[in-house]
Amino acid sequence: MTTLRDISRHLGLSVTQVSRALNNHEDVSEETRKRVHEAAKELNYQPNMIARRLVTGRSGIVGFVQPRMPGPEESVFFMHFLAGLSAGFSQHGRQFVLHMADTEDDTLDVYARLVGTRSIDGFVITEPVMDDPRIAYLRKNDVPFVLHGQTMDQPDFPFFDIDNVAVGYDLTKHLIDHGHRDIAFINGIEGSSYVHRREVGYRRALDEAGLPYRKAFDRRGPMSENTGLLETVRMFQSEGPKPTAIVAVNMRIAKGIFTALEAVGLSVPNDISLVAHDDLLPDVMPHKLPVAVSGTTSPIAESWGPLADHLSRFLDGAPLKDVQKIAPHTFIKRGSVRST
Amino acid sequence: MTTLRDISRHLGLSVTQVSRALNNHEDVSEETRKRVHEAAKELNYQPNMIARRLVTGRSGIVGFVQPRMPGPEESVFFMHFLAGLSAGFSQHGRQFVLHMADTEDDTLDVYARLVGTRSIDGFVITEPVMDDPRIAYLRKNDVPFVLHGQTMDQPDFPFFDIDNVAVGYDLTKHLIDHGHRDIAFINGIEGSSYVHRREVGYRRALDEAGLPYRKAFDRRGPMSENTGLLETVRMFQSEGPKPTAIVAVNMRIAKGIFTALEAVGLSVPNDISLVAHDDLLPDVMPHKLPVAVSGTTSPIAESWGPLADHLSRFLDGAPLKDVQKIAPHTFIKRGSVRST
DNA sequence: TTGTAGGCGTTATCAA
DNA sequence: TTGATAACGCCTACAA
Repeated sequence: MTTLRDISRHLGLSVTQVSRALNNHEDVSEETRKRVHEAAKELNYQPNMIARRLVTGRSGIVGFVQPRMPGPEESVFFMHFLAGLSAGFSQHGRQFVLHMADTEDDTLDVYARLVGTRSIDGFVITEPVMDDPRIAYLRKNDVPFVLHGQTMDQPDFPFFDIDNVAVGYDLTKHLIDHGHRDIAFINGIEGSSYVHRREVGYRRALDEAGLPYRKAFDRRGPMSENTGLLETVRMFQSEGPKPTAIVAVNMRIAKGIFTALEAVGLSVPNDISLVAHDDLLPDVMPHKLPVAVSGTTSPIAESWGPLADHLSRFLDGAPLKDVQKIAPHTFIKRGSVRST
Repeated sequence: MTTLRDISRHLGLSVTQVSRALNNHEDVSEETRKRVHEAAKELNYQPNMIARRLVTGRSGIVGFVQPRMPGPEESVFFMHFLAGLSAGFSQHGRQFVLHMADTEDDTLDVYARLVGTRSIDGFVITEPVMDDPRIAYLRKNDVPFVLHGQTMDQPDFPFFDIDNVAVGYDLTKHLIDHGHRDIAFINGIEGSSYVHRREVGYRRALDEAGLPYRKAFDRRGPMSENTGLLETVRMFQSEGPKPTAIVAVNMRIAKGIFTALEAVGLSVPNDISLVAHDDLLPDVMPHKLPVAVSGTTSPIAESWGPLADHLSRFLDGAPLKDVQKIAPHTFIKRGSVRST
């Protein structure tokens, strides 16, 4: 309950000077600064954030709006996501708020309310879709946000991402370099930005090698084991040409592919080569699959810190270029690819 | 960006009157009230929460401090918990904040900071232990909170709970009524308030029936399948008397008990009777176990709404008795108990 | 029924 | 280096 006023009276200084001293302004004598800090400690002073915010016009709160309840298989990941952002922002002295919207439809209303009441200074946006309406809304209203992902070539907002075009390209190119010409691609559901970008990389690699793009080899589904299983079975049970290699955009899908291949009597890497991208999620690890899977790697858990950092610093006035970053990924060879 | 001032100028009224009209005070003419509301809508007015908070001394934010990262098996439950509270509080126009503490040790510091900076109006506390330090701190500092559970007989704060003494009693009594005299009790880890209360109920039922309390039948462990498995095996592999019936304090433990009994060649209910409390969590359902398990039932998911409601209304000045509630539980007979 | 005045605690501006 | 003053937007006496 101690206020600046209490300290000022205690020391016979003006409130102004106390404020300046505590905020370590330049124009305060060293002695005063010291006395004030000591008094503050002694009186157990803690600034009233609400008052500070009224002056600065900022709430000190950043948030994430979750449009729906995460599914059971997502929830461990989501917890880590929350914990990572929470920790990241608290390092910057900000509070991170999770807001769960009730239905998918009114998500934008939630943003509008939080923005309108000046409750929240900025947002974290993840899993953008093409022409994401959240991004359009926030940009139009000049509300700061940081994006996990990329949706345009010259973003005018903070973001953090990996180079998903390169991921798609590298995975495909690795197979091409090992002589494969019939390469299937099992991707996430259309609409997501990163799904699109990985697809772009896949097609670019095919193009550069002069290989045809075949619709039948370009498969989609949710990022689950089931998708890998289902799409693989479909490919091998349908008429027409069969792939000699498969690109999976994540390890869950890769795991499903193994199950399917076993069912149709094919093995990795003898009959089919396989590469996949690894987010380094603990649920499916590439070396615990029947055959250790080669592929690109980038720990998604290392995104939370930079995301919090980028948004925080942007709110503090950092220039755009300092808060936009594409993190590198690596390619790890294991045993799932065979030359033809 | 519209403020009360804008509306007041727009209508030629005083800021005061506009404020009163918008807050539906009694002493405003119906016509003024209407005009003001219309103008507010037209100008898209939304109150600046920060300013309001400075006046009222309240932040409008309530929070939950999570002392550690929830384990993988807890995370689905935790998501529902967050979603439930989030939805519950937003119905009351409050923001619900999740705060993850980095280490268990500094949890109280997190509270102190949030309280000291007046960032948070009140807290949700769950899983209290005996003489919970969080409760002691918040009570000492007159910080409102709602407790999921009970720690004392005459709480002077809002809470919501089920009658865990009765749960322990009902489960045990059911077995006694079916002629069992050697009843084991597999409980959670000592320290938790509800673990203690269920134990009290167990012993009370034994007492009333004139049955001895046997240390060897009173087993503890985390609320997991593993506990049920481990403690059951231990009981049946040790010297001394064996129980004819077991009380499990939740369905996970019950599931583990089934596994153990199968391993030692006993079956439910022929060799052993079994009852358990069911929180109605989706992970282990009583009718999906090898034998449908009889026992007490109370959907824990129906706690989140009342918890949010109790804290909100308490913050709004509701009398204590309106925000303290013990929810009823039911007893459902299935097929896991046999008379002796 | 309405308006005036004061204050919540902090920071920024300007003058001393 | 310091202090007085105003302002942020709202709400609640008190007065008219």
